[in-house]
Amino acid sequence: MDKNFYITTPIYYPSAKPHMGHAYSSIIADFFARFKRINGYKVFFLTGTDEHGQKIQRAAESQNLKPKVFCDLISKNFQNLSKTLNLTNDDFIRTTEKRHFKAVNSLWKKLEENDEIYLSKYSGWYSVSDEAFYSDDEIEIVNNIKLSKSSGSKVEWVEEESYFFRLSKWQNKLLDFYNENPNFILPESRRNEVLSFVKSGLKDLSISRKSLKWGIKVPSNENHTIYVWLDALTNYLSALNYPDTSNNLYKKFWPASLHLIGKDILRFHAIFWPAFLLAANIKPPKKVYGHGWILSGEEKMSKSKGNILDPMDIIKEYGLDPLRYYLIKEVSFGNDGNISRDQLVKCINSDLANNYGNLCQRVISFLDKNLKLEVPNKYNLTIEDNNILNNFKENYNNLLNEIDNQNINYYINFIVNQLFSANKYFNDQEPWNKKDDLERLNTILYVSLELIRKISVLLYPIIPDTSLKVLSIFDINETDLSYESILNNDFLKPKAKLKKIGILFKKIEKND
RNA sequence: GGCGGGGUAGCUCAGUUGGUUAGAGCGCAGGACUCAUAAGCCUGAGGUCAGUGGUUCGAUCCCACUUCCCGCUACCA
Repeated sequence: MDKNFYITTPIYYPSAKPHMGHAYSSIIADFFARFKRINGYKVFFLTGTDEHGQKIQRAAESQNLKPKVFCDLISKNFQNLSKTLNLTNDDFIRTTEKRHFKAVNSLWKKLEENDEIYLSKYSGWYSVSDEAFYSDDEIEIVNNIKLSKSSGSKVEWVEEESYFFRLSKWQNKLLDFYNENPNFILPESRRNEVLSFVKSGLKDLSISRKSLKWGIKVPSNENHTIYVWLDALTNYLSALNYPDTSNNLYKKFWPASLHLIGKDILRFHAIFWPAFLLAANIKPPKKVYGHGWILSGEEKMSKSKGNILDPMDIIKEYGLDPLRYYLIKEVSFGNDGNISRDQLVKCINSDLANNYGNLCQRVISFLDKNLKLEVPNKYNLTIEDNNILNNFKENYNNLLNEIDNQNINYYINFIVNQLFSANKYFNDQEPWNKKDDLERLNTILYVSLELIRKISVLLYPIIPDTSLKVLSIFDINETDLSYESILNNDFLKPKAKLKKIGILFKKIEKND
């Protein structure tokens, strides 16, 4: 079995500051990276910034900065975001780096060599004020003047020399590829969209611009700049040192296991990207998952509505792990999700403080007051003891499968159920009434500690800081962590000293 | 317009390859307990599973129609 796992976030366009959507993609990707690592995989987790294009060029000019200098500044915002989110990314790629330039150059040449590129003319109805091209059915004629239907602005016929990629030729091969790889595009609804789009017919794709200056030049023609998407998508290869396909990174990690993206950039990843790669004799990635958007209330977040929840602000106010937990638990993965302060607070209080935090607190505190602060001895296990401990064993493979299908809600729901069970177990066993039966008392506490340990291992990909803090009670650190260890019911060694930790999550009082 | 997805408890969402009392969490009400962050546990209230019609012994799940919402319908990304 393939024990290598290559996961990517989109590379972010840094012209605006990081928002909740960026944070979401990154956190989900980090979840998978961390889970795979504790499950024994060699993981390569990549994120980065997409720094070419007109918007960046203009923004730089407006500040009287050279584009590269400007990019160095704004890319920092996203590098900082990665740190703030506690991402375990192995690399951070920037499209203005030399290694990326080399990769794009080579890919272009390879496509040219394979006769997948030709020079022609791009033409269409162009609106100067909208800076956009429109197709025939997007324009209307009013008083003999051609206007854009959507914006109402004047359009004129423009022709520009451009290189084209022979996308049309790949239509059937793509359809074959989708058929042979039914999980290539997920979720299924997105796959349907892509299939119907490709079936409706693909036109050749313009992949260079004469007007664009800030970007990578076409190798054989300095007058042209490579289309930003061909440029950007190649980042997934450049981080593995493509075109050097004999180096270790490339050999181990290509094709990518999972490109995690927002649904808005599905087409580029699910159609153009595999087509470019197939045309260059490179294997396409194994899976592209288009997740939903994070909304605030019923509406998309917008400045004018004043309903923007800035991830940095939220983290400052409530902490990182609560945000990670919330986004992973409360958003139905694949669909759009809502975030609000109100829901976040409820989630922190009930799940993290009352359920998980309090479980740890009541068990450790009980040990501290009634036994020694060390792992108790374990005596005969009752049916209840065995049942609750073996829940993990029974669901071990199941959880692996669900993760491989990106069913992260299943995974976290399993954890929450175990938390309820553990609290119920402690309640039902009433250790406070067992002070005259020390063997039973010890056993109850042993089992409770094992439950806390197992649950905390499972929580590691979701709330890593907190999980590690709890595991530090048992002197388990990050490098020792393994998913497999939840199978073990005798992991903790009696007499081992336990560390005391404070309150994990403070409850948040409601203001209103 | 075409294609696709959806409307399930006050809220956020699961689920049903058609079959006895439709699920979870939060919120709400009541109870027993006390180790714990007034946390945890138990019980309960609350749903004509969008509407109408059809297929069927039986539909929330299949079909048709109606209505509402959302996505895709290529080169800003």
